[in-house]
Amino acid sequence: MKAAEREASSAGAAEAGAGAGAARANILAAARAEFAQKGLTGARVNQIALRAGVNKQLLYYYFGNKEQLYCTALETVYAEIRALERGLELDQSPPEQAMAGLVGFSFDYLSQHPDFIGLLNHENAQGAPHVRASASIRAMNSPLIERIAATLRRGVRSKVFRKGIDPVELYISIAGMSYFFFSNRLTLASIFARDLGRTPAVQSYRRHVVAMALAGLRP
Amino acid sequence: MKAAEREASSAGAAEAGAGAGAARANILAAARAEFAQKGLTGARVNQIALRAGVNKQLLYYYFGNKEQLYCTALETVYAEIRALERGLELDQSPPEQAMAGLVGFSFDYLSQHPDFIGLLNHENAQGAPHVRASASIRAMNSPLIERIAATLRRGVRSKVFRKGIDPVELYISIAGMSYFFFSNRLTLASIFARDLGRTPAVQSYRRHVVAMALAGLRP
Amino acid sequence: MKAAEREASSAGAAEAGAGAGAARANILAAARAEFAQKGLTGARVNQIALRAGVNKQLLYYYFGNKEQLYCTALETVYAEIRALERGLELDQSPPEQAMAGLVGFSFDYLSQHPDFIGLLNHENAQGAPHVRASASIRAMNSPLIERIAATLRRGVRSKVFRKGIDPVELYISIAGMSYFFFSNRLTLASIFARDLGRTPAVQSYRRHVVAMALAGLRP
Amino acid sequence: MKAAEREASSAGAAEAGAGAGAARANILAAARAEFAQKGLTGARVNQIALRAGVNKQLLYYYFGNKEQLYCTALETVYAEIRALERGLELDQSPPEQAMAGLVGFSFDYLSQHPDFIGLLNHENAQGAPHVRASASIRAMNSPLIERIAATLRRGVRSKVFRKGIDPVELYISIAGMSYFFFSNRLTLASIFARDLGRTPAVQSYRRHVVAMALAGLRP
DNA sequence: AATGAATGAGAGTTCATTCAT
DNA sequence: TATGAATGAACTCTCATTCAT
Repeated sequence: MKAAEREASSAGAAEAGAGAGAARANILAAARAEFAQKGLTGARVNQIALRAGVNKQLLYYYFGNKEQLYCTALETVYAEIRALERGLELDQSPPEQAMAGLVGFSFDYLSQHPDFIGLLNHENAQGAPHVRASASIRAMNSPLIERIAATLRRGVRSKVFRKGIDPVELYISIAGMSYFFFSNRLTLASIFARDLGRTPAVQSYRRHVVAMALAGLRP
Repeated sequence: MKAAEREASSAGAAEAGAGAGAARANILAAARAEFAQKGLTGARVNQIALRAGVNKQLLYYYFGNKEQLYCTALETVYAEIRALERGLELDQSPPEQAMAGLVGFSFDYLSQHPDFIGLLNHENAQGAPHVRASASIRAMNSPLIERIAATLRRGVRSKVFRKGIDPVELYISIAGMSYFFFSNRLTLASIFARDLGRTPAVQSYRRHVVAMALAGLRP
Repeated sequence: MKAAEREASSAGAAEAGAGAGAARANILAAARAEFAQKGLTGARVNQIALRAGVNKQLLYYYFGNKEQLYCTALETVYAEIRALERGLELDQSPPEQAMAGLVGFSFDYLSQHPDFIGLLNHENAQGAPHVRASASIRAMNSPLIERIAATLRRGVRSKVFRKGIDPVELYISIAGMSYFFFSNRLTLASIFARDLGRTPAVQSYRRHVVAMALAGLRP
Repeated sequence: MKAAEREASSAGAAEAGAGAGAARANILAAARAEFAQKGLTGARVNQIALRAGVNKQLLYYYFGNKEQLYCTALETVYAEIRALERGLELDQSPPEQAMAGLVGFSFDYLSQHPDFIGLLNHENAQGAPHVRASASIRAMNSPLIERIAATLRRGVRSKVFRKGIDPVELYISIAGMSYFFFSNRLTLASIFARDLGRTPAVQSYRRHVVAMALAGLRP
């Protein structure tokens, strides 16, 4: 049984902690944190093993090598956000509320998942080679775009949104307002000499983002 | 004469491509490109020397070590954008046009300076330690915030902008829409299966960003 | 029951390819091939298990460790050639024919048993520590020397061979002409730009060797 | 300057010992000994550095990696024997003396250069991949074959040699008698319970080989 | 008789940096 | 101002072997 097979065979057993399959799950969790902080090359295999509380060589036993472990971690975080996105039901509320919900969800998710931001940051910084190479990530295409498009149509029909907005561009601009805040928080805080990490600052910016997005859609 | 002094003494001579001080300027330019692509730890001192066409040792002669070279590169790109920002004259035009100009400037600058994005991305990905440590970068605080605040006040007075908008938050949201597009372009393109690098796609998104920002400010 | 005992207890069952003891025989055959190609240190325990189609652990169960497995393989190939040598009946034919038969046998055996050459090559390359340490191999001393001596005496008596030839030296020179051809075939072929693997080339060299040996014995 | 260039540039400076280029020459000498004893995979980079009295990393500086160092060592020993072969002047003496000189030279060279045998043994044991890949070794084709052919023709003309002997086959059989003795000396000594390393044993076998070769050529 | 999980020791290689000139 | 030689520390990965069932 090769590393690749082992990886597949226990894909569903990632419940972590203790018991059968615990070691593998612990490694993956440790890898995620380490890679998010330091990127693929900056991360240390030793450190991951240490965090996971296992022997270093077990990483190789389960994941083959550092890069494959990185890819698995990357695919895992994408799978998680896609699963949550799938749960969003934008068509249950009026267009404006639906859109406010979407913006808030996006903001809150990034706020609560610094690992996701860290991984994406590093991945983009080096040209996104692994995301582009991963068939699995490409296959998990976001369900959001269609739903955003439908919501936009509903809003245009009821005259609360202006016409001609491209759903992908809208998604990027909405996500960008939140992503930039969290990903660049430390440089921004330093430059503006303002602590952007305290809860009030975060909540205030959240309101700003929602307000900008909704006002930006108006006719 | 120590490395630090040498660095200062030829600070003004970085514009050269040949002649006295050419080597130093070449190293700095090479470093900027290399660090932007691969970050502080991913960059290779050898590679920088190669790109600059000089002996590796010279790099230590001029900049002390890898990290100081990195800091110098970082400070250089910040100095450049601050210089341009200083040239922006928002108070010459009506509030809406001024704001449109600002959004466009921000978008265009990022579009034309991928090295700036690369450096910031890597820097933020690792927790922005160098930006935070650099007195020089902190000192070059952006003149923009005050001007944005003034423009907002003018707009509120003339009833074209709504009240209660924080200039720092506005700056972050505006910059974020552009930054995210360029910094995450490759993952986004892969996920949405849409080429975001072609000129029409960039121009279209530029219009979207300007429109969102202006509409977002309306009362 | 320790590994050593298990080894002894199933020593006679190595002929099987399936059924009881099949696993052990398969491992031994796989080991022989792997060690012949790569030597003791170059061989991979994993690879042997793979070739044998068994779990890696089984190999330790049956043979104790890699080195003992190697020794067993080495002793096996020696046992095989000794068994065949025992069958050679040099005293049935006239001295010259007997000697021609011996040279041909030696040549043909090496031609058909590349594994034997491979194992010996690696073993000698590292100083023959295992052959020297193996009581079993030393005990299986070749019956050939006595028979060569007898044949030489017969030939001298009948004046077809010259006097004063040492049987061990004769054996070494005869074996050497064949052994070198097969063991160094690839370097020789490369250097002389001549394919020494084709059947005609092998047959031609066989005739040459027999001719040289017989002529070399003449008075 | 890359490792490859450094290798070329100091190719002639292998005088070893101390002074400029000493380190490189020491490494090469140490590598030769280590590789001859243990082969490419069995050799330890650490051990080579230790034997050479230099820092381990200097190997990489000068030779790129372990395998390239191995190839250089291999090419060096081939260059040495080719240089000596070039000095052999077979056409100055009567055919039989010339041939005796050749056999003796071949025997003595192998006797005095165990490293050459060790390297060849290991190389052949793994399928001679490096000799076959080395353009440089293939280019240094032996001058011997032509001279052997000429000597054979002279001998046939003066009726001291029989007709129809192929010079390449003759070379292989002559070299084989000597090579096998030295390369397999330890297994042979063990099996025949006779010390083949003492000077008298070596000298005796030398006489045997010369006698066999000369007698073998007679009509 | 057979297996999956886990480990310790050590290998080759990379890399920033310093020495000496 | 510029360079070739040399080094120590660290890193990823491999491999034989053992544990537990």
